[in-house]
Amino acid sequence: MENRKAKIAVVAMQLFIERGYHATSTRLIAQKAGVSEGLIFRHYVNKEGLLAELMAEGGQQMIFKVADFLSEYDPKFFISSLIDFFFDDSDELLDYCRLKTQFEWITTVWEPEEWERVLREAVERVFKGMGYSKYELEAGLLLESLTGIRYGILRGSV
Amino acid sequence: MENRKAKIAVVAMQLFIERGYHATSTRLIAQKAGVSEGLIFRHYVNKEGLLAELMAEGGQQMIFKVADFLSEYDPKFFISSLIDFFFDDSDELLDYCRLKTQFEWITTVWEPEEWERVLREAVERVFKGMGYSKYELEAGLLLESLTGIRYGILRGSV
DNA sequence: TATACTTGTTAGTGATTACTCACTTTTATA
DNA sequence: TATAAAAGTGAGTAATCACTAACAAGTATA
Repeated sequence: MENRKAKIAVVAMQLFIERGYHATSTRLIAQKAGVSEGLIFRHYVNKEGLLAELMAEGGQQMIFKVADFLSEYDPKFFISSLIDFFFDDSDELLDYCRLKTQFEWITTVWEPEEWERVLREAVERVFKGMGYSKYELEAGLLLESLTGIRYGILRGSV
Repeated sequence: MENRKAKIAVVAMQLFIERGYHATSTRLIAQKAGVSEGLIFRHYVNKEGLLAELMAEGGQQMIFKVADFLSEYDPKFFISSLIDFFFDDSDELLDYCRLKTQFEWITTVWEPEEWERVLREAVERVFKGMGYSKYELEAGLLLESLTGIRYGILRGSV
């Protein structure tokens, strides 16, 4: 097997989603990936670093997807693109979203990712441009609704 | 402090929500509850048993709330009550729902609670009684939408 | 080929985990 | 009041945790 670091990443992502981050041991990741446990710490500073890289990579891809329609000023096209963005995820990004959501329900620390902040600002800007006075509220409601529907998709029930 | 079992339950629920079930040690629960660690296992068979009792108690309260409008045959009143049920939770049940949702995003095992099955059947029955041919789909969509909105409430964003 | 760097393994490390056991204290009942 | 059960403690258990160090093997470049 070539590129064992990628193999570790894929297996870790799968196990984190299936069992949860804290319930997944580095030993199990190594076993399922067919590598030694030490190799994980050769490629990643620690377990949290492995998680961070998985999240960072997913977040980066999300930024790319958001960038496609971010500077769009036509409200109709923007919102249409926004809905597509929420509904039309690739499999890899679905996994990222699942893992992200898993952590959103652990309420100790919770701060939005860059792509989320950027997206919210853009939606607020469009609503403001459409003449809404409560554009922050409107933007929030739209994003919450779409997030809820995405939850259904991620859980396979929609 | 009287009724230390209840104290353990309250503290455990709070910590499970804040930090996640697997990241919360029985030692920490005991410390925060002001009891010895051994007492947890005097009152609960094990850590999973503590979790199970928390979930069972919440589930029981949910059944009570569902029972209030379960046998209602007037569709308008039923759906109105259903929406109230989703929106008007007491604080204690909000915590139960938060913890439940936390586990729904760990995908190893996932089976609906009794109150969820009962509720779904009732909604399907009402939609069927209203003459919908795809009543199962309609019921599912309504429940998913309401669940999504509840997510927003639970996370404090709606 | 010699050298240096990356990739990989193995056997361990101390710390932490859920949980137990022997024991004491409190509470209820006869 | 005497007795038994329940409630509570604290020290200790084996197992598992994330992680490390010493070392071997592969690989690229001079």
